Amino acid sequence: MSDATRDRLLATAKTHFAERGFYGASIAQIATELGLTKQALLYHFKRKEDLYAEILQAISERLIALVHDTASPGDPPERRFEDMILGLFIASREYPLDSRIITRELLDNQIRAKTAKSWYLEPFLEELVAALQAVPGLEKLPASRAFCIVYQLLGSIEYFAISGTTLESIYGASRHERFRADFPIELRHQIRRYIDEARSGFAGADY
Amino acid sequence: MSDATRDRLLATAKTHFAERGFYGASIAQIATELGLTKQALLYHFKRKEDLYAEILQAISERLIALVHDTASPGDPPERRFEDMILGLFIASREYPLDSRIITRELLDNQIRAKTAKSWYLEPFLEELVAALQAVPGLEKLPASRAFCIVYQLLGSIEYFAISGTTLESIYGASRHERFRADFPIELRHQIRRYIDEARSGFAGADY
DNA sequence: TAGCATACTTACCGTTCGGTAAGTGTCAAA
DNA sequence: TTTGACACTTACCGAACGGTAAGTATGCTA
Repeated sequence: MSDATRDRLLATAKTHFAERGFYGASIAQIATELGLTKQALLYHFKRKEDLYAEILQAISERLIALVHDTASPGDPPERRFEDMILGLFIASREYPLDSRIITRELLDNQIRAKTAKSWYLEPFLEELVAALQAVPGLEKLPASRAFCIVYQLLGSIEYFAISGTTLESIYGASRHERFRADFPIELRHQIRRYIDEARSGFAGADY
Repeated sequence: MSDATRDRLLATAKTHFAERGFYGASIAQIATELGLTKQALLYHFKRKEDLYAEILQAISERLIALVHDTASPGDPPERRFEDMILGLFIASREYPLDSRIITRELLDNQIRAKTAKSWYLEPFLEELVAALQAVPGLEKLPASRAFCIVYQLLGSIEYFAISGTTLESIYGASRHERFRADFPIELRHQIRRYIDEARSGFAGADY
């Protein structure tokens, strides 16, 4: 199988898994959309589970690469952290299907954990927590507090990303577009405020 | 059907829908867990869809009641808003299944929208946006900015709520417990930062 | 005691699911 | 010219799905 066709199969499969979930998606439907039979798909990926695992794997790698690459090494830590978070937001717009799959995986984890190999959110989260703790004034921020901040920002981004269709149906396309424009502004304010507090010592005294 | 048995059926069904999603859950399995046959369930709720709709309906009503009731009418608006958001967090711990179902519904909306009636997130969101805009100094905060703040807080809460099993498997029960303790502390800080920032920055040319 | 609603059960329907087995056509290398 | 890997297809399989139809035990009401 050439890389091109492989990418094509994975891309189509991804849309199905993202929209319907692992159990809701069927390999027969994916194959039909690709102009193939179900068995042709099973020839390339022995089991449905394997096909899905490859998609998850690619997403994990992209996430880790993202937090690794978006921030410039020369920038001050607070700028680096901000770039990482805003990079996540931009990526969530660029790869909306990935956000859906990640969230579905969080939800299905309990059931699927038996059969599927657990996946690789940890290094990604660790990187973000470390980036926050690298900010001057936050060196001694407890790991659990740093984690909460990171996860709150991440949750804001991902939850908004998966809400696209619902918000559009409630508020209409144009107002949803304004939300999407304003969202990173509020996100940036939140990050900067946090770092300012840390600098001025408020946060430190509070802990 | 008595209210008690009705509640019992809905409660068991809810766990299945929350853990496996609408398509992943099967009425036969739900019935078996209840000690009934599939047809007994279908006797009380004509279709699987109807059973699910009742669960969604109850969740919607609880959410709206929550934002209505948690904040004390006499308190200042900023306190009321803070109480609402923290009330949501507490509720997300008390009813973790509801968070799962809400998030699943956001994800499945695109597919299910054809068959299912759309549901009632809007009044709940409107109430929160109005509560934020009632804060002194934020009366003229644009609705779309207020919405972003509300949705970021909501996303933080719900995303954390559905991540329980995953976080526990990554970090272990004890560290997860610390996250759960620290989370509302950071959440409260986050709320106050949003309000402070909106107040001080709103007049600025930044917007 | 007859009638009737309630709360089920058993039996069955057609469809779809993931997955296996075996066959077919193509095409490049030996 | 044969071999054999590759990329499929057709033909199945058993299991599970949601849903319908028809029958049955129970218990209240007229």
